[in-house]
Amino acid sequence: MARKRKSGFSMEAAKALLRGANLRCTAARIAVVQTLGDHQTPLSPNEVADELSEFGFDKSTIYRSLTELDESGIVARLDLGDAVRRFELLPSGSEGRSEHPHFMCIDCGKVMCLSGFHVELVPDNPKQKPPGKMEEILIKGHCNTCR
Amino acid sequence: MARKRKSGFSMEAAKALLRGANLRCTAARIAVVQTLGDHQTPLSPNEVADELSEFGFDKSTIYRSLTELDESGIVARLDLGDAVRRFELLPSGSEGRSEHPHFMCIDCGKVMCLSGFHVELVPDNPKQKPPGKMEEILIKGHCNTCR
DNA sequence: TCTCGTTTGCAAATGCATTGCAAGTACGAT
DNA sequence: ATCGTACTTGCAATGCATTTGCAAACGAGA
Repeated sequence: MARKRKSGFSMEAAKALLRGANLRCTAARIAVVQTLGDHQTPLSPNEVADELSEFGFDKSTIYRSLTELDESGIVARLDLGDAVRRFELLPSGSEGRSEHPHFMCIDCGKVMCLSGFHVELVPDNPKQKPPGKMEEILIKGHCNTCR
Repeated sequence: MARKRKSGFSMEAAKALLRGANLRCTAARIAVVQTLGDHQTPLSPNEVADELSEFGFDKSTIYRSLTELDESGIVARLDLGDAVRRFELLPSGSEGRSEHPHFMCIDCGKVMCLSGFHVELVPDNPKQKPPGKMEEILIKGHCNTCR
């Protein structure tokens, strides 16, 4: 690796995550983990690639890294419906799924993590059974600045 | 039009919807409206095209029709995150947005309309402000048959 | 029926994501 | 510290959903 990434997320922490998942510590994977760790919103593969553009990683490498990290439960993959995938680093201990709901603004496209909120699915008629086990919740709407 | 579509959704009703939106009543658009009207789950452009394959409409025509119907508020477009768009016919009066939440099974991919349910976003701490005005809600999880 | 603006089919193009393969690299064994 | 091998990467080609340009076909008011 020619240059070093400036990151609030330490390289050692990134390596530890990778080793814990039995993934080799390569420059690309470490950089991807650090990039995700430096953001509090989910990032798309393109956004990750842009942040790391100075290193010249191939885009397919970024895609592969993100996919592997997702499969290892280190990051969660969010499909927010705009044909772009986003990934966020998970806190250790979470079972591979993002535990908070997400909000996406229809107007500006910004994605927010709704940490500190939970969602209740309320039947209008008490007899109605829920459709299954909820795992991931996405809310779309107009954010407070776009409203 | 060479053949006629067998549909529970009458051609007259479809035409009325189109006229009300100032869209010309073409064979393709009528067929698309009827197809959506015959299903209680949202359909992807491919599913619509498959149902109408015997008529030979071009896929781009289906896409264009669906887009126009969406823009006119006759149907709602759902972005459920699997890179496939889905469309559902809206009940008259709804303001161009689907009014019920949707549930998508992570395992089998099936999409269900949660008519008769509403969603409450509950802050864990009463001081927290909601992120914006909710317009569309998608829940992913394991459906009752896949669980 | 005629006319004109709208719509369609076709083919090519776009954009995100995936894949095959040869060259390069990490890391446990030596 | 070095080696060997399995894992990774870059590159180019491919896949899939969707979009677009354009000429031909069509709907609907005059």
